[in-house]
Amino acid sequence: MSRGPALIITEKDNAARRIAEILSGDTADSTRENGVNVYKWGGKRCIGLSGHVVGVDFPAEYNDWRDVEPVELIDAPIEKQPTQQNIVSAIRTLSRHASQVTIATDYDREGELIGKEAYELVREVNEDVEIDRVRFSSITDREVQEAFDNPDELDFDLAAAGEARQVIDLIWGAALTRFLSLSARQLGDDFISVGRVQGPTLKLIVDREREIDAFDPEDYWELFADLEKADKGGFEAQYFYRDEDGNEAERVWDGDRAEAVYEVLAATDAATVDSVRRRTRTDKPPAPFNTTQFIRAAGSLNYSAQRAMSMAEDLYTAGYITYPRTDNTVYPEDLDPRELLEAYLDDRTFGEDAESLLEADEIEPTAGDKETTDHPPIHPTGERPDRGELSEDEREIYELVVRRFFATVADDATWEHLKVVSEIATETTDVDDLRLKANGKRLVEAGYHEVYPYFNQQETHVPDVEEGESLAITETRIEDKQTQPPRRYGQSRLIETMEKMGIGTKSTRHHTIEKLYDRGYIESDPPRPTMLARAVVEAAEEYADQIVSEDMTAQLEADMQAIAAGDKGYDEVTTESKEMLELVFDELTDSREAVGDHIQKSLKADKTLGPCPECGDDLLVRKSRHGSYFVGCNGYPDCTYTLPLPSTGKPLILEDECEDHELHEVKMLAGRKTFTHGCPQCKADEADEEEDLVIGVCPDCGGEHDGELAIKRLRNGSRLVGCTRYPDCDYSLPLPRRGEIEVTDARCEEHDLPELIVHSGDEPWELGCPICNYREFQAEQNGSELETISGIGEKTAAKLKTAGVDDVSALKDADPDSLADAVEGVGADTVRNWQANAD
DNA sequence: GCAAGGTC
Repeated sequence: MSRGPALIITEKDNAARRIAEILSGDTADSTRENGVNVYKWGGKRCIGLSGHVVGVDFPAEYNDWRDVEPVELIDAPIEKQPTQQNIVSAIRTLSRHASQVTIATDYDREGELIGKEAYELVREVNEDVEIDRVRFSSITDREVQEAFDNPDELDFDLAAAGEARQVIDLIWGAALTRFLSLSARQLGDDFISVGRVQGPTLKLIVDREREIDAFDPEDYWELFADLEKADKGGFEAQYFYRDEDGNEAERVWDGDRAEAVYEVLAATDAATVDSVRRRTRTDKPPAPFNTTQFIRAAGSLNYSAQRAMSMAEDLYTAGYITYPRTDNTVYPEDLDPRELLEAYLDDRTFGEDAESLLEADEIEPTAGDKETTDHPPIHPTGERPDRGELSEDEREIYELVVRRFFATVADDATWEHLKVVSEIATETTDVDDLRLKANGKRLVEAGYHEVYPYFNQQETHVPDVEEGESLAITETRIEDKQTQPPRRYGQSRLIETMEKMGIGTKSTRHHTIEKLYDRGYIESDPPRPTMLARAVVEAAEEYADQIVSEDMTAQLEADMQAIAAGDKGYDEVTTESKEMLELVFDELTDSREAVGDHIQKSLKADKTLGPCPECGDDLLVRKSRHGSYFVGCNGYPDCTYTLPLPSTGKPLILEDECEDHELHEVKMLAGRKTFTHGCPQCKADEADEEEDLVIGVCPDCGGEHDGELAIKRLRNGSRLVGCTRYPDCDYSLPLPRRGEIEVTDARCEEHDLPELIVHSGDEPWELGCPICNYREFQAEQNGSELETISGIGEKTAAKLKTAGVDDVSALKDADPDSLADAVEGVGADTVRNWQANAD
């Protein structure tokens, strides 16, 4: 029996630190083992994992996609390998002589599996040590103490349920991904992926696009009148009628009928109030934030799901809000709302609101439908950031979380609704019934809106009128309208729908959407599917419907519950799943070529701009050997027609077409510096026509060869100051891409060049002498913030700047793949490394 | 170089 210290293992460092604080009464010391934080006090050590520290994969001999038939993966062995070597080593070192090991990972299924992974690591080096398991749903004194006072055992059935999921996801995902990629000859970076979660998510987007394509708009009309009662103000009322089902309807589908009603309406100058109905409605404050609702609220402040989560994670790590990945919408019992409100009493922003909320006799927080055991709903911790510590965006997100908590403990709001129906006498006309309605609403008690201003509080004014009163008609309108196609899913609607369908998890849904962007399946925001996405969904629907259906997750979920309950075994479930995949491959293998052709055609369609002016074949977006993009002809090498594209960003083909050249317009995606380039032929023509504007003597060759400096427009749309003797002299200075350049009479004495002014946006700005400007630019680059990151030097920082990444936060926000595409000689993994180093 | 799930 070992006499070493007892070891506690948590799911993440943050949890390890806080549990050590609680159990040690704040006396724990922080030390490092193998580069991993270990908290130490008395005879105890506490260490945090980083989620899964081992992962499942096929053995190395299955690595070559071309050497292994995808179908072979179904029965291939699967290995568990450490993925976080430093943490795995630290666990081994600490547990070798531990007298006791306690698994304290999150209280959910994946936490149980992560706990089992730790258990196995411990067992490898220590066969005898007692290993127990504690469970708590929030890291508070009471819960943690209670859990450690009553330790339990690891639930191996629950962990096995998680293992079944891992294996099924790996086999289906890898086998089908390889099959599609091989069939379309898309290997390397451009592989074609499918999986249990990305499949149905993509189908959701494609299905919506199909509805939009198939949508056939219908004409209808709506009729309005402005009514007025002397000294009570005017208001708008709308014509309505009873439809066949007896419901109120406003849309008139028959044009003749609309015209007939309108004629009567327009010829009338008074209406009589037929009924007045008043109703008060209670407007309950919202439930506490889970991840999905948080993303939705941040979305209405114009943050992408990814960005919102990344900021929430930072706020969590800094200690200002609770863990941002949660499904829970019920506050734990030991959250004392009064105490938490008091923490904001002396806050400049929140003090007044906290004070007024504390005035209530009783504070009863709202609760949502879902109560889980792993983490509390997202709420502020009471710990407050210093002024100026957060960026503007972070501040806005932090305020959202604080205010949401405030809202959940605030009073109901009350609205007063007023519905006025007026009638128009129609006895002498063909129209038998002509009534107008107006709905007014007024916020009587602001309630929670007082502290949570994010919901619409728009009031509609309808004056107090009485039945039988006569109202003047001051104006009438008939509006011809068309039914609209369904709207595309925005990112937060997509995440909500995924949650409803039961696919993905609180921690992965936003990543799944990012993945669809990375794989070239969707573009723009709200996301639109590419032709590739349609082809992949079509192929899957025909041969492997499971992988694009939400049913696969539903079935897996049921199986996992059966495993956890001990009703089914891990082997039974995985074997059944493998047999189903075998059946899929029976069908698929014969159709390899057809599937491949279809996908290849759609890949080409995604790159096609329009007809080549020289040979009529398709012009395509292509990538040069150096990684830059250009437009080339599909007929190459027979046809060598090309057009340049800007050097910044990754091209996206828009739906809009240039009328002169029948070419689609091009947008360049480059993070914040994204811009629309337009028709590449027009841009090239413009540059050819624009004459160089000479502004001075070339400092490189001016003395010798009479070289002159001129403002030039290149065929790819960019502008520069360059020598007129190019290519014999390649002296050049950069100019901004946007705006018109004005050459002033003022001259730089040092370089004898005119000062330039750039007109873009509202305010023109002085660029000054182009040489001085460039020198300043270089000086700035030398001290570039980016160069503080290990792995980034002066040259790389300059390259990153041209790709629109000009500071550390822009680098952190950048999508590694698109940035790698935009910057020559840089891979996505390098970008990820920089991002990791930036933290 | 495949998935999805943790976490950073």
